[in-house]
Amino acid sequence: MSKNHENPSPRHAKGEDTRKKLVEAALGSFQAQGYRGTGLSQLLNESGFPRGSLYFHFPDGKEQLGVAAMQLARGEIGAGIDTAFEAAKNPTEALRLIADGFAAELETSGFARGCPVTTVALEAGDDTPGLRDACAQTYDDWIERLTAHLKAAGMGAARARRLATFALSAIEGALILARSRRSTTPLYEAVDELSLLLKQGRMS
Amino acid sequence: MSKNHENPSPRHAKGEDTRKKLVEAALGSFQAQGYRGTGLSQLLNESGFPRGSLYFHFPDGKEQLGVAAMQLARGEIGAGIDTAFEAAKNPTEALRLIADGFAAELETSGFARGCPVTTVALEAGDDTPGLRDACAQTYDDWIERLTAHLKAAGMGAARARRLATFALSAIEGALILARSRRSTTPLYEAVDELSLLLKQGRMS
DNA sequence: TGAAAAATATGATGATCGGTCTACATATTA
DNA sequence: TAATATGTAGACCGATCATCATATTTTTCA
Repeated sequence: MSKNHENPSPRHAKGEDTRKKLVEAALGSFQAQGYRGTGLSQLLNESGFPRGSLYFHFPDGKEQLGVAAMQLARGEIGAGIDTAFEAAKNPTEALRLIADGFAAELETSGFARGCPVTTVALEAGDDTPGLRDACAQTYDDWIERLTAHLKAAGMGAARARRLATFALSAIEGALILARSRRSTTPLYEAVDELSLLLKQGRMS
Repeated sequence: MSKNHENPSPRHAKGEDTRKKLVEAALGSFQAQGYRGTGLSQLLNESGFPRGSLYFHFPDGKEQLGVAAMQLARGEIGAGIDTAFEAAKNPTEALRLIADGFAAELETSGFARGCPVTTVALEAGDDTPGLRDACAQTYDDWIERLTAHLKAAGMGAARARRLATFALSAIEGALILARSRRSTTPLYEAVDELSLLLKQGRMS
């Protein structure tokens, strides 16, 4: 429980900075090696911070760090979704832009980094309820954004939500196959199939 | 170099039996808690075998056990796919039967057990290459079976393979969302959307 | 049958690494 | 200066996977 510095001014200097770097390092490692596959020691070695700093910023330990990492991913990829839909002429093109982002991540990492949330979500069980919830909220947020964009493109509310959920399913699944097979093909094929569904609703 | 035990002659009663129980216990725990989330001690407690027995049957340790578990999953779910397509009148119905199987698994486990392979696949990196390969082969096997069934239903070869890959992507992704959200809805919605795609190819 | 050989079972042991915690040092700010 | 925020270092205990020497069972075949 940190004090309420009444002024959330752009100050927030040193402390927030190391916290941020810690979370970024955590997200990167979790994405590539999973939550349990990433040791705190490794994280601290990579980021150069001492052990105690972590427990100052995250008194509840690893799980709290994991939650923060998921929230970071939620914001980053959420922003990516918004950007894609703003830059694209239609939903199909937006999905392709989103796939481009994931494909780049896969390729530059030798197919080690897929969706940062999925990797963690499947490891989060009853022993880490906070982490599990953070992952669920992240998925919900992304679906929400996708739904909003599809509605903005003229799709009915119910259909938009359904397709948004399905699109996320398909892309998440394709990311897994792509990683496993070391090829971005499943990802782009998934987008192609999704675009057929969009066309079917007269909304290429 | 260990002896070549490759030959599963129908005799080998005792030995093969404990080996089998070990693999089954492993698959169950990996499915619910992941590969790294499952300790060997826990596995041995549950199955009642002593530590040494494990290392007799799996001299290469945990990873070898993981590979065997993935092969078991490949066979079990692969058979489920075949059974579904044999029992169903058309591919759409077959997909629904497959979804029923996963849904039952999810619900009876309190949404702890999704796809046993995906959970492990995302944890398998360069440090466990054998495990990673076993997962990849499993996905390939399932896609192969799906492709064969779609072709048998009259679909062109290229389209069949594409749709098979996409169907697996969508279902795997939906399983993740279903688990995260503690609802089988995403799974059945995914099947519905897939059936639209099948219809589009005049092949409900 | 019976004894040698192979297969299998057993649990104590060790080296390593995991996350957590505590005590102290320094920096920042009031 | 005093008080708080942050950085630093390392000890702790438990859990992890792997190894080994030794029992026990099963198979082989003279």
